[in-house]
Order: sequence, then structure tokens, then C-alpha cells
Amino acid sequence: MAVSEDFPVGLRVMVVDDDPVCLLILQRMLHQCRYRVTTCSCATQAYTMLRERQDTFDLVISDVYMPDMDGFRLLELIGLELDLPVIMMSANGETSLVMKGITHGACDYLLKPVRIEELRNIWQHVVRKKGTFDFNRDNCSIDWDSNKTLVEVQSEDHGSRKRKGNIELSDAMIEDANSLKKARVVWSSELHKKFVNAVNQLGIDTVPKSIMEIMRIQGLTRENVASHLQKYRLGLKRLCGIRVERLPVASFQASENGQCGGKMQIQSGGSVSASGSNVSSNVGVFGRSLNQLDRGTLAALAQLQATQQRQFGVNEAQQLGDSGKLCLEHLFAGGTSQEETSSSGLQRMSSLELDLLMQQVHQGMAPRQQQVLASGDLVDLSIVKSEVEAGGCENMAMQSHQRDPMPNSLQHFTEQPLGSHPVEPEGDVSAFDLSRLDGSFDEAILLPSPCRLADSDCPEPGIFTFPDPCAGISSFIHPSPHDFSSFLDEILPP
DNA sequence: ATGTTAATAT
DNA sequence: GATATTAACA
Repeated sequence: MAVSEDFPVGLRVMVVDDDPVCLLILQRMLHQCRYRVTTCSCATQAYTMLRERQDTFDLVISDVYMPDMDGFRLLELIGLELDLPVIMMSANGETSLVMKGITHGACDYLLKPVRIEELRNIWQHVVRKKGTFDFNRDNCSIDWDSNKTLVEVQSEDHGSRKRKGNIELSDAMIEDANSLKKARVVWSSELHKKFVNAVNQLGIDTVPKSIMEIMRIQGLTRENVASHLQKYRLGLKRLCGIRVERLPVASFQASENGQCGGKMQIQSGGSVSASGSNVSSNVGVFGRSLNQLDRGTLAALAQLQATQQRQFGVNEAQQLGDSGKLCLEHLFAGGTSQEETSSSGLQRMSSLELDLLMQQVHQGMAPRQQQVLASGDLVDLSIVKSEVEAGGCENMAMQSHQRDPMPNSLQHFTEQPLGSHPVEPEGDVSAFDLSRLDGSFDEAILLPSPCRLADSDCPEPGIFTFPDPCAGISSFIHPSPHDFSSFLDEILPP
């Protein structure tokens, strides 16, 4: 007997879950608790049913993830029209999800696999909500499977074992209803750390099995690792882009007194690439009258923002961060000589990595004489400038580079007039004089834009001279994703 | 049997 | 929409 004698019998429970197996197991367990159970594999149908047959249900248990209707949506609808306690249920126990459930009015949140002990007590939700409850009406519960056929169901726990696809439910299966589906592996940062460790030991070309063996995490299958490795590699690809292609290198040279302005030079790329196309850095500048930015630019910015958000999601950041450290190690492992840090040895870095690099610089871990800055999206000139002013670096080189494939948004910058004072590169990006900025700009963003060039078209070295004193430019936008996106929030129309 | 990639589920 | 899982294929 699953319940004691004085247990409130007969609670009418509606269970909604798209997974028929879950449904059956839940049903069985609920029957064991002497509840009357109605199952439904489809949220919309469940909703229809609940509405049409009001007063025939006391409680709803709904899955969160369902193809036809989000469990939260169902929860919302029920809360709106019916006054039923709803229990959410999901394999995902993420705090934010649970919170979402509670804030949307769920009275409980069950984590899959659901244990029968948890189900025994759910009647209390009904009592709590209604104040009292009469458990002795003789409404029969029904099953409504996805074929819209109504099937009478007895409150004993047999007879319901053949249904869709003849799913056989043995008692053994019920027993491991506790492990209702093996728990999904959640790649916590801790777990991921171990993963990255293993990969670093083995090299990036390693295989899932060896990683698994090194990690020594009980219950972690080869498939789990393979899957994660797949994601990891994809991430790396996005991060490093076209590492093999040769890139132009932009370098910034402070003026004599280090106070105002300097020169930016673009040199042709260092390493010879095997692939055909070449990517050059472009410098797009827009300034003060941001509210007068033309449509195309705004659209491009919005797109860029979306891209940034995509690329630097919470989980992704961890990954990028780890890779960033790798890059740093690689970058500085070989010593601090000028040759080592000159263009050919440069790693491409994202702005996140740039942050890391700057951290190291400020902690004195990185060489100061010739500090190499590299950024995927934007280069923070204010840092360069302050470093120069501090006299710490005589020669700061910035390698601008491009991820590939870069979102089309950036290409817009070369095609669209930029702001109310359009400052467009002349044809090719290889020659763009920042002195064309008149004194009216007070902000500037340097944006590398993709510009495909034939090998022979690699830009000739050109000098970009910063006007003195910096054409009135008083601040530069820091490229960190957060800053950048809040900057965009400011200038983009809601 | 194992690794990779693509599709599918949550 | 991101992630983990599964299926399919090499």
C-alpha cells in the first residue's frame, strides 16, 4: 500500500506531459497514491479539457517543455481562467526556471525524475488552496491520449500498460521510475573546467574516449563527452575564425610627447595563408551626432549588438575565457622579446581576451615594452593612450583582425554612410586618414570590417595619422561586451 | 567499436 | 533559443 489509511483518497489530478513514458510512469505512481489520474500528452488538449470540464479536476501537474505549448503558458492560462493549483515539472532544475514557475503561479516545482514520495503530498496544495476538500465524489478519471480517444481508466495500476507503440512497462521499470530517464548531464563550469583540463593535456585533436578517461567522472558517458567536445570545438572555431589567413596589422605609435595623438599604421599580414581570400581591417568611425545616425547604421548596430549577445552568452563567456588564457599563455610563453611579440606571432583575440590581457598587463605579468593588443571587434584606444601617456609603452601594436564568418552587419559599415558626419574609407580600407575627423567628434569607435581582398590586393602599408590633439576625441568606447552593449543601448532607439 | 556530424528533444 | 541527447554515418 502506497498510502496510509487516512490518506485523502480520490484527488483528481491532470497530468500533462508530451512524453508518453513519463506520462505512464507518473500515472502509475499517482495511482499508487490513490489519486484519480487523467493524463494528457498535449498541452493544448489539456487546456481545452480543463476548461470544458471544470470542476472535474483538483490539481494539474504539467511538464515545462512541450512542443505544442510551453508549460508556463499553460500555467498562465490556467491561472487566468481556472482556479486550480498547478505543479510544474521538469528535468531542468535551474534556479531561474524554478523561479519562473513560482512567479507564474505554480504551487510547486517537481524535478524529474519525480519520486513517489513527492507525489504523496501534493494533495496538500489543493487543501491549502481551497481550504477544504471532499475526496469522496465519484467522478471517474479518464485518459485522453494524443489521438483524442477517451479511455476509461481504473484507479488500479494495471490495464494501462499498453498504449502508444505498445510500450511495455514492467514493474522493474516502475522501480527505476526514480531514474526516469537518466539525468541530463549539466555541464557546470566545474565540470567544464575538468573537461578543458583534459583537453589541454591531450591536445585539441584528442578524442572523446581519452577525455572521458582522464576526467574520471562517474556516470559520464563517451557520448556526453563527444557532445560537449562538439560544442567546444564549434566554439573554438567561432572564436579563432580563420587563423590561417594572413592579416594586416595595425600599429599605433604615440606622438613625441605621448600626450596627444599618434600614428596608426597598417602593414600587410604576417603569415602566408593557404586559403585564397584575405581579410583586411577596416576602420569605421562614427561620432557625436549619434541620434542622427542613419537607418542603415542603426540597423547594422542592432545586428551587431545581437551578435555580440549571442557570442558572449553566459556559458560562452566561460569558454571564451578559458581559451583566452590559453592564448595568453601561448603568447607570452616564448619570452618577451620584440621579435616574439611582433606581428607574425600574434594570436587573434576576442575582446574578452583583450580584457584578460589587460588584466595581466596591469598585474605586471605581461611584458610592457612592446605590448601587443589584439581584439576581435574593437580596439580600446583609451587604454592604449593611457599606457602611452604613462610612458609604459613606446610602441604599442594593435592587431586588428576579423572573425570569420563575420556577421554581415559589419560589412554594412563599409557600405553605409556613418552618422551625420559620414567618414567613409576611400574605396579600400588600406588608406583612411583619421585626420579627416573634424573637431566635432567626441566619441569614436574603431570597427574592423571585413573586406575581402585577393591575395595580390593586400593593402599597402598606409599611415593613419591621428590629428592633434585627437581631433577633439575625448573618449573611446571600451570593447568589452558589456560596455559595448550598454553603449549600444544608449544610442539605439528602443 | 569509435569518432563526427546532423537531427531531435527539452 | 541554447544545450544535451540520439541517430546516422564514416
